[in-house]
Amino acid sequence: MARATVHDLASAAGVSLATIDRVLNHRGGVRPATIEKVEQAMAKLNYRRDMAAAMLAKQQEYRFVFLVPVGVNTFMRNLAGEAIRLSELSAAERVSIRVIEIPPFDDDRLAEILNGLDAGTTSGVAVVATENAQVRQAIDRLAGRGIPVVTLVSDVPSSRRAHFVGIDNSAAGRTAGSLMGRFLTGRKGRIAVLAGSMLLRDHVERHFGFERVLRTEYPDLVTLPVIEGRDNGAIAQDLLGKLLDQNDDIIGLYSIGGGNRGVIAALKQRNAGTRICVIAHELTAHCREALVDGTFDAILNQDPGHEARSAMRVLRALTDGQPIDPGQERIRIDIYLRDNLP
Amino acid sequence: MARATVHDLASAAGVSLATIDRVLNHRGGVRPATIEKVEQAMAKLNYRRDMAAAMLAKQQEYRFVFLVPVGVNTFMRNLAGEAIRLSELSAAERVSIRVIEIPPFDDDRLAEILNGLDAGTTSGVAVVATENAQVRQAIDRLAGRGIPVVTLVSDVPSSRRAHFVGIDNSAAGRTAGSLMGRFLTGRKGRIAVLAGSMLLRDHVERHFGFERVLRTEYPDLVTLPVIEGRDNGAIAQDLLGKLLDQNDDIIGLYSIGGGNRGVIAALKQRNAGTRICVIAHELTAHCREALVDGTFDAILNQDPGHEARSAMRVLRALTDGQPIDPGQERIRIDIYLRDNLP
DNA sequence: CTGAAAGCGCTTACAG
DNA sequence: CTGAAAGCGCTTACAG
Repeated sequence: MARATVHDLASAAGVSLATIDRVLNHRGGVRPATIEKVEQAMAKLNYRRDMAAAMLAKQQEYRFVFLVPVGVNTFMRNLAGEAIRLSELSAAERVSIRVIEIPPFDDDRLAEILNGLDAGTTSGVAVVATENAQVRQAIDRLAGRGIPVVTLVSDVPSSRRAHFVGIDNSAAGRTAGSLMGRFLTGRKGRIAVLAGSMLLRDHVERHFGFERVLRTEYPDLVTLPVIEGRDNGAIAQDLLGKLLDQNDDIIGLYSIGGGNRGVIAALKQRNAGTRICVIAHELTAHCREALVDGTFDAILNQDPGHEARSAMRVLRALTDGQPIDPGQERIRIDIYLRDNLP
Repeated sequence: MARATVHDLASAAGVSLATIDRVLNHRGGVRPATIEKVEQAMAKLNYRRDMAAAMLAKQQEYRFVFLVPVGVNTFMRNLAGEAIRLSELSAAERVSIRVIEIPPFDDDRLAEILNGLDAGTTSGVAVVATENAQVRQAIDRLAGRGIPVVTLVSDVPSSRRAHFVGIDNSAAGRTAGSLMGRFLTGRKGRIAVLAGSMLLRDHVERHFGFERVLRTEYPDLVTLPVIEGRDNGAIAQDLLGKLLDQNDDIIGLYSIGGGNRGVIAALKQRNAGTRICVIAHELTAHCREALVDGTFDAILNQDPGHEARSAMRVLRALTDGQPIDPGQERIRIDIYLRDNLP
């Protein structure tokens, strides 16, 4: 027996297709008694709606916008690239993704772009957001107009965003702390910490998790005050270089954000790559190379391809009022050693 | 301008819908000149086929079979569970998944079931296979009948399976070796290795990778001969217990396969959980608990949910002759410490 | 509050 | 080798 269709429902309930559709989609304007009849027919025939047919009939189109701060940051570049690739792949499923590159560290511009989005042609927004009053307000305004917003990579929990697509950043920091502690078993010394900016929630959370583990579990490892390289290789190289020159007891480095090309250069200049235990984030091409040649000891990663796909699936579910599969949408903290590189 | 449809193509090329469909689906029986015209129209109008509409018209149904050896092995249970869950979720997309539980370590029965599959109602098969002549032959026979087969968790590379859904097991073994080596920095001693069976390719590969790293990079750590617990808690507990009692210089354990409830019991009985560095596979409920309480030091995991979904996507792509996205289908070797548990 | 009819973008016998 | 027409399972004006 083939699966039941709306026609089967209609004849079983003794009503027309239009009425079936009304109760299926909760459009209202149907007598309770009629609703009852239809629901009984649904249960009896074990009716399950064919989504593809519904999409086709509705001429449904998803128009999503992805906002990514693409400067010199390779990870963000990769993320934008994955979103563009996804947009091509999912054209056959009637979803279009417009990727807008925004200047990094420019809250005003970000808020402006969010506010300028056309509600008529935008069915959902994914944004690598910053924690800023105007940005939050812009997110809330979109949500108010019924446009679902998901935050990507860095969350804005106080906003009305519907979902966060990214890793648990304090867990990532704790993981970095544990690896550092275990890799430096039996040694005593100071640990340098380089972030992009302590105004970015994801960086702050990673730092918090890292500190917490080191202080409570590895008291022989003492962290230095965070230096901020603005996710920029040149600045990072300069700041880290000075720090290394001033402190000869540094045995570990946690690189929280971007600018790792500068980190690698600073370490190599001083032949410090193997002496110092380095844990960094994001498996970009240069980080990968540093892991292979022994300059880096571990890399924590979030998969930009998975994040782009997850953001799309979540936005689609949100627009359709469908449920989200938490297991599928959880973004893992990938740990890479030299041995499990993809 | 809305996207082009088959109607637009037909009028642009001056042919009928049927002809458009013939060239779109390479059905043959069309004059080269006509094909040419249609292809030009496709290029000019930037035509992209609407998959949902095609599915609907074709009344396409995917009927997949998943074969999973479910005995006492929790990971396999979880995998079967994920496949069942997936089957419910994807009913709306017209894919049905029949999960067949097979007795573990029974090659004859597995081959028999594979051979008994009805080619008429089976559009694809995912199987946790063993490396056995009859099993391989059964896989090859299915492939010969045009039914795509993917291997799950453990590969049979010499067969005609179309794809392998699982982790790189030698890389997993190397990862275990590196973690063990680094966690035991500065210490000397023997390392126990417990597998399920050295007749299982995935276990052999993990062992190989592990040995390789230890011998070449950590010569102070010497592995003992592998003991085989048949993925069974009781047997594992017994064998490992004896080994621990006979060797008081064991400082590490690599648990390659299942039966970790027995491993945990053997360690706890001897108060050896914290003294011995333990690395195990698969984040099942009891392994998770052992990680949290410090009995285990790291867990390598493959995500059964991801594997089930990946197998389904790959089988679907294979049936449709669509391309596979390697980035999306690569199964990661997840490393879990206490800190990045989901 | 309810229904008849047309249409979404494809595919599929069937006829020529 | 090619085409006209019907149909897949839904939704949507429109009419009543």
